[in-house]
Amino acid sequence: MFRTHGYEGASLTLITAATGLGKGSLYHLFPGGKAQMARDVLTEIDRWFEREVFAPLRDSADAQAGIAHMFKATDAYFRSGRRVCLVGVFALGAARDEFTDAVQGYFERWREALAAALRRAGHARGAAAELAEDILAGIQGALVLARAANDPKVFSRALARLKRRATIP
Amino acid sequence: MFRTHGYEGASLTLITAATGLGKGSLYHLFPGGKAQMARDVLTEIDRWFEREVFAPLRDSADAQAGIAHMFKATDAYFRSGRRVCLVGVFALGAARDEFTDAVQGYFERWREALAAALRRAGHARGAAAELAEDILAGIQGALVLARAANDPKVFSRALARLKRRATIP
DNA sequence: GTCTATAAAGCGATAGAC
DNA sequence: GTCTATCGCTTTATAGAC
Repeated sequence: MFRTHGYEGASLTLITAATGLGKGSLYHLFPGGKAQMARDVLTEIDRWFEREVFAPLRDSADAQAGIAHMFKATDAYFRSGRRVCLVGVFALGAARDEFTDAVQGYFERWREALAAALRRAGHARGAAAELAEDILAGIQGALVLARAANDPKVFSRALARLKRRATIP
Repeated sequence: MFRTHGYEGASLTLITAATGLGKGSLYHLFPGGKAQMARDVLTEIDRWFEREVFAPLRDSADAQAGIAHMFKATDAYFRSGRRVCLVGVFALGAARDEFTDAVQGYFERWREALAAALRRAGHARGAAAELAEDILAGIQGALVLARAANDPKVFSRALARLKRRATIP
C-alpha cells in the first residue's frame, strides 16, 4: 500500500482492507501506528536488498557474477517494471524527511557495493563510481517511465542496456 | 505543493497557506476543486516544456544546439537538482490513473522530440531511440537519487554525463 | 489477539455574507 | 472576488468488550 499509494495516500482503511486486519489488530502489532508500519516496511526492504543484492555484490568471488546477480534480482524484485520502488517514492515526497536514514542508506549502500564490484570487475576507479550512479539512476528513472507509459517493457529494455554498460567485453 | 507533497499529500490547508487564498477563493478560481488545480498545473508544466524544451528540440536548425538547450533548460527547471519532477511524482503514485493522459503525454513527447533531434545530430536511428530513453530515465532517476541523498550535485553530475553521451565527438 | 465503537482532528467541498 | 462558517466524510488513534 505504501508503494502504490505513497506514505500519505496509504490510509489505514486501505491497509485494513489489504491485510484483512482491523485497526485494533494493526495497532496491537504496530503500536507506533502508520509511522512504525512504514519504518518496519523500510527495514524489511533493506534486509531483502542487503541479502539478495548488496551482499552478493560485495562477496562474490567473481565480481561480474555478482553484478549479473544484481540485475537478475532487481528485475525480479520490481516485477520486470510492473512494480515501483517504495524507497524511491518516499525519496521524492515529504516522507523523505521522516525516514531520512532509511532512504539515504538504501541508495548509498547500493551505490557503494555496486561501485566496488564494478572496480573489481575491471572498471577504472572513477569510471566505476560514475557508472554505479548511472545504473542506480537508470533503474529508478526507468521505473518512473515504465509506470508513466504503463508499459513494463520500458523497464526491461533499460535494465538490459544498463547491464551491457556494466559488462567489460 | 503537488510537487513536494504529492497529489494526496497536498491538502487544501497546505495550498491555502502557500497561496494566501482562502478556500472560497480557491473554489472560485478552480470550480473543479483539487483535481482541477492539479490538471491546470499539469497543463502549465506541459506548456512550459513544449515551449522551452520540446519545440527547440524539434525546430532547431542545429540539432546539437537544440539538445544543448534542452540540458540547460532542464537544469534550470529542476533547480540543479533541488526540485523534483511533479510529473514523475504523479507517475509513481495512484494519481497516475486520474491524470493518465497528461503524465503519459509529457514523457512521450519529450522522448520523441529528443530521439528525433539525436537522429538529426548524427546518431543512428536505433541508437537515438535508446539514448533518448536513457536520458529521460537518467534525469528522472537522478532527481530521485539527489533528493534521497539530499545532495543536488548528484543531479548535476548525472546531467553532465548524459549530455556527454548525447554529444557526437 | 481481534473486534467494534468512538474520539478528535483534518479532509474536500459548499453556502452565503460582504 | 474573498472571506467565514459549516457540512459530511475520512483520517489517525484509542478504549474496551470478547
